[in-house]
Amino acid sequence: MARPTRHDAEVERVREHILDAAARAFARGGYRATTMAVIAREAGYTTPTLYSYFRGKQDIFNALRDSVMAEMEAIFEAHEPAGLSFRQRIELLLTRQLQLVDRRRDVFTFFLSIMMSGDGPPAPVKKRGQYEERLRGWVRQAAADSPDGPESPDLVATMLHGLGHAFLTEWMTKPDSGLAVELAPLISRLLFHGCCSVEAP
Amino acid sequence: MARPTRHDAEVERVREHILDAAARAFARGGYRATTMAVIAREAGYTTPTLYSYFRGKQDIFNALRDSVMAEMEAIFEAHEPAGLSFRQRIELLLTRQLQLVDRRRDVFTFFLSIMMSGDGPPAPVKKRGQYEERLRGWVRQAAADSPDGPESPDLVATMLHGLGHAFLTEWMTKPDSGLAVELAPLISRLLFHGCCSVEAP
Amino acid sequence: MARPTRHDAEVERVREHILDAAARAFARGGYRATTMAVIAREAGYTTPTLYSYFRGKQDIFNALRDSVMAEMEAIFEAHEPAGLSFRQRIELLLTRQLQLVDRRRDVFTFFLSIMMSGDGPPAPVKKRGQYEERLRGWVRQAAADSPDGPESPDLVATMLHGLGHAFLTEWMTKPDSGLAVELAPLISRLLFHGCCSVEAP
Amino acid sequence: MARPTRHDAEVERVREHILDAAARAFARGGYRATTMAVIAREAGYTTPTLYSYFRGKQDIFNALRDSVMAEMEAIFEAHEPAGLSFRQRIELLLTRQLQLVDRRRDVFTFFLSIMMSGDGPPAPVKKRGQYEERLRGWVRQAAADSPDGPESPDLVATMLHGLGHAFLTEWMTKPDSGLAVELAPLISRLLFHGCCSVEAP
DNA sequence: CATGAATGAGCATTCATTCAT
DNA sequence: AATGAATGAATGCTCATTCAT
Repeated sequence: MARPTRHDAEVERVREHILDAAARAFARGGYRATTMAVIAREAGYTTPTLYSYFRGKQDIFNALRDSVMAEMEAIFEAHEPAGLSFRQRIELLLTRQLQLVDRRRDVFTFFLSIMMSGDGPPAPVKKRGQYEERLRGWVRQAAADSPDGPESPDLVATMLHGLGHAFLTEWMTKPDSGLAVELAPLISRLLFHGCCSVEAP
Repeated sequence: MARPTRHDAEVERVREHILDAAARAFARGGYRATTMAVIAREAGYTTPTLYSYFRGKQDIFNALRDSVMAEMEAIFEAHEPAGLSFRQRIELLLTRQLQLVDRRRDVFTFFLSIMMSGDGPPAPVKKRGQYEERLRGWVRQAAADSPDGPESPDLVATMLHGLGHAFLTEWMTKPDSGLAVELAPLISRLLFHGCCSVEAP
Repeated sequence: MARPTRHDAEVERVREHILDAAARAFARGGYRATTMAVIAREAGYTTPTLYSYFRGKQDIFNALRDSVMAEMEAIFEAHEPAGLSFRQRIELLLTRQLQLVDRRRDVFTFFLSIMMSGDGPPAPVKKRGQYEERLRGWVRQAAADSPDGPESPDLVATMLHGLGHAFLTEWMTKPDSGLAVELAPLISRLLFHGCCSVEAP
Repeated sequence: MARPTRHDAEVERVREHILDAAARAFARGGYRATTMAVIAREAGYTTPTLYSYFRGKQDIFNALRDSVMAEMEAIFEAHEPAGLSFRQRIELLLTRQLQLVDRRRDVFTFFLSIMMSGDGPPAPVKKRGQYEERLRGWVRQAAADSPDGPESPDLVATMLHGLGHAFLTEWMTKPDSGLAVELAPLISRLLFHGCCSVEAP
């Protein structure tokens, strides 16, 4: 009963396919403006077919959010080598998160847009700021664990969030931008030393 | 061409009133989700009345964007005392912009949300990143004008944008937050020295 | 505030007009098969207009049911001359109800159809058999009040319901049938004496 | 033309099985509200399978109606012992029909509901009142054949129809009701003598 | 000037039906 | 023979917009 059959696997594959299409569509037009028909066309189906795989538009949104949030959470909880300095840990986190952004660019284009925009599903999207909250928690812990941790981890978290947001936004709007992960060292340097200090070698 | 009559002035006053209401409404629900009826109710009118003052929903959006952009532009072009250092000029700009945010909190809540979100008017909103572009230009100029300007002004601009965004976001979600303008020194320090340097006194 | 203005009266008039149209439409096709478009066309409006007067299809149905049920209830509670025999009271009730049927033929065509059919609004139509129940209660009371009341009032109620139903059904399907109220004496006679007794003069 | 093979018999069996399921489903929700999926689940098949046995939903409805009408017809044409009085013949008919109701309760729940409700197949259900018509014909014939037949057989028919309807409706809504056939003597008595006469022994 | 009234265009969702496997 | 997959055609409902008053 519980073992995933070939059939279940195929269903799962189509679900992923539709979610990918939805991510692209949402990324272009936001939540409200993206109709089921648009998602369907993007996925190569007609509208009613989507309803065989999801309960509706909101369900697609939720599945998308949960999927990307789960991947994010995995990164926050991922194993780290022992003996890293605070800055090294930040840079490792950044690297891993930006790799995820590279892998799922569309979803992030969308969620970066929405994360604090009002344009989500109508009812219960209390989950705004979920990422910021989680990031803050992680930085606090990392600061506490590191001998060289900063005095005000919350400031670090907000700053990191802002830098990430700004550079990602810029990166996303440049069509020929390389990999997001390449931004990691830059962001790390700016985070720790600002724009105009000379970094000690 | 004709000298503005008392009548024109009254019309302008009502337009501003409606734009304020629209700003609050948009700030709560995003562009698509905010119906003309909601804006009208917020303004204390009925729906058709809005059409006496604006051509439609998109026109309200445009007027709102143009109005705030004009105020921004005024700040970019405002007179500065002579002899300021680069950092002093940045901090002055920041201060003035955050004062504007304090004055028009609702509009900024909305535009910060939308500025890169897909949830704007359907057709031609190429104007995304307009602010970032303008900011970059100003920083370049300021860097060129200042003996102590940074080597990579574009980096400064992006960083400034990111920090502003992150701290404003945080500020906006805290209901009891004081004035945005109080963030200016903090943002300036983080911009120039990062989170963890010790600032030389 | 509470006094009905001319405006409210007009709204009420239109609501009644729409309900009449809905009654005709429902009477033809039942609940599910009757679309909002059909009701609208019958009323001489377009679909969205209906939503200015009712919250939706179910709301129209409810309003229709409540309206007719209220009229029925008024009849059950109406004043009767003193000193009537049980049979006279039944015949008076029948007469009044059939006059109502004459006045609102369409609604009754519909509700007679639905009253026990599964084809009503999906959710909470526990109110099936509402009329039968009320009729039974009335007959019990009348039987108790009358010296010549029958021994088994429930039987009388069921029988009365059945005869009413059958003769109304027949009456409704004959296009040139006269007034329903003319059936009252016949139904009364059959109720009390059956089909084949010779009625004592 | 060809002799019914084992295969044909099996097909017929499945058809009956599906019709039974459809009867239960229709009885619960009416025609429109009952989807093919519901019928299929009730029958233990998937939706497309139904189309191997019937041309569509309407075809299922028709088959159901024809099947029950055929059984009814058989009763109308069934052999009767010689020498029965008119009332005895009526009571025999009633008994046989109520036995059929006991055997196929679901179908009757449905058709009693629909028989005059608008909630049937959309197009050509002119067949409303089919049963009433047939019943009237039978009563006329029986009246003509019996020395003690009534003067107005049509009245008897309508009355019989109404009483049957009302008592069946009541019987159907009581979950613990016994057999419908037990109603026959009561209905017969009420039909011939009304509610309040004293029946001569 | 303001509004009550009305509507065209569109959207999420459902369902009877088909067809390749 | 049975079904998983897919879809065309509705259907209830919303909303930006118009216009007579």
